[in-house]
Amino acid sequence: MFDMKWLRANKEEFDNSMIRRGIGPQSEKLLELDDARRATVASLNELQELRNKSSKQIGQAKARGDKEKAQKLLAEVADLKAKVQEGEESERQQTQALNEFMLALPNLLASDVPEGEDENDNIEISRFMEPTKFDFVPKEHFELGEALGLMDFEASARMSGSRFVVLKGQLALLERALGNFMLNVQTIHHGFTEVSAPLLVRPEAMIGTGQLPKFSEDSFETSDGRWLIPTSEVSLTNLVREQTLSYKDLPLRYSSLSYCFRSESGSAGKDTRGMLRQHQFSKVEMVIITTPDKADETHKEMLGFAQEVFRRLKIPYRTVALCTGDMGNSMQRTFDIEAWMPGQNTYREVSSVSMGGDWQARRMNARYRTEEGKVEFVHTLNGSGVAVGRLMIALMENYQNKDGSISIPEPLQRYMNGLEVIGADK
RNA sequence: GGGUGGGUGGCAGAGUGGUUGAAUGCUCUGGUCUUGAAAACCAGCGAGCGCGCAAGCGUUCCGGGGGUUCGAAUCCCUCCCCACCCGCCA
Repeated sequence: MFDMKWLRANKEEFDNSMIRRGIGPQSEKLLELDDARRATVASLNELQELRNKSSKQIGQAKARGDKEKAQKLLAEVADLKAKVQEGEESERQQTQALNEFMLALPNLLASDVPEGEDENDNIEISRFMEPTKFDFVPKEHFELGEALGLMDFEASARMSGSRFVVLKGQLALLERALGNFMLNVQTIHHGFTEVSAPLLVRPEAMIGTGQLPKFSEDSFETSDGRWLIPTSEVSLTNLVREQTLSYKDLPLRYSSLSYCFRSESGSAGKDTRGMLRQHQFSKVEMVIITTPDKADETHKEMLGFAQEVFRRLKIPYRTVALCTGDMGNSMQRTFDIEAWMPGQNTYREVSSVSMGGDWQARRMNARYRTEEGKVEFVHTLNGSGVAVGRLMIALMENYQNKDGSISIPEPLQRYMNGLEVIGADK
């Protein structure tokens, strides 16, 4: 959603963002819809004013017992009613048309988002460690997992189809350990409040964070009209929907470990082997609700929170700034963290940290009262801190040994009940 | 699934057809007092939209939509949501 007043005064900036998004200028259509609506409202207001004044006089006349006067006034306003109703109906329709159009538009882009077509044009901004070197040919995670007998894609396919996995024993433990470890990093060291929130939400919540109405095919809808969250960004961000917070409450930092569900309908044939792209995966999510003036610095800070996970586990990664063509719909600026995956001999996305401005706040009607007492929309940020399944791939592949066992980095061992190597006893 | 009761301002909570945008309390903001703080006291305090340089004026909003009426927070219909009780299940 956008502030129409701001838009009127900043048409070029608005259109520039939409052009960079590749959908062309949108302000003209938006203003056209808004102008029509405003014209209706203006004339409706006049009619209502007339009606209200007459009604008041009728009331007074009746109170005085002046029946003649009352009758006269009644005759005068006889046809007003229909006109008012007509005006109300047009206003409703025009407001709805404007809303529908606006809900389908993407967020503005931050001015420093690099231009580009697709992921190949993303800009690398930093690296941590060199890609891991091996004195043997490193395997992919599913080769390792299957050889260990702890990762079973056939069993999951039998009960659920493709893009699911069954983990057993020490690998199931590894998944749990990673989630637990990361959630602790964010809550103990970075001040996030741990949250356990619903995985099933109303469509309004999905509209709030921007998954709906445009991307319904990416998520799963239940038979009673609810939606399985594709990320707990949805639950965590909607925690503040329809609320007026105080500036004293901000910033709010929420983190949760949750399952996420994605239909992956648009990615047929992509990453079909292994756990990289699943219908169900778990992820530690971070959401920060803050004031507009703090948003930019918070974005960088949050990137650091996500990177911290890889630094502690000593997994090589690089950070990229997403280009205009690769950016998600609802965000203004995004950094991805890509971990080194020796099995694929490349970096793959494991975390995504984004700044949303007030775009989601407007959709959710999430506001706060400033120190001066004014009511303004909050700003939202979110980032993965990080995706468990993908981190597990990176960990397995980077820490694999020649015999197919997998070493556990020291900080994780206590979460693994002291285990130092997975599959060592084979 | 069956039944009952509800949805009012940041919060709590009055208000059942007429100058009510809405009593009252709390919170919050400013002030008085105080060495400072607390308490007490005084004052202020909803949001959106339109017009206006501004002061301000107008209008809408008491869950959503529709209806009755000259006039609706108040009456009727409908949908959504919430709470509680019963049944069922973990």
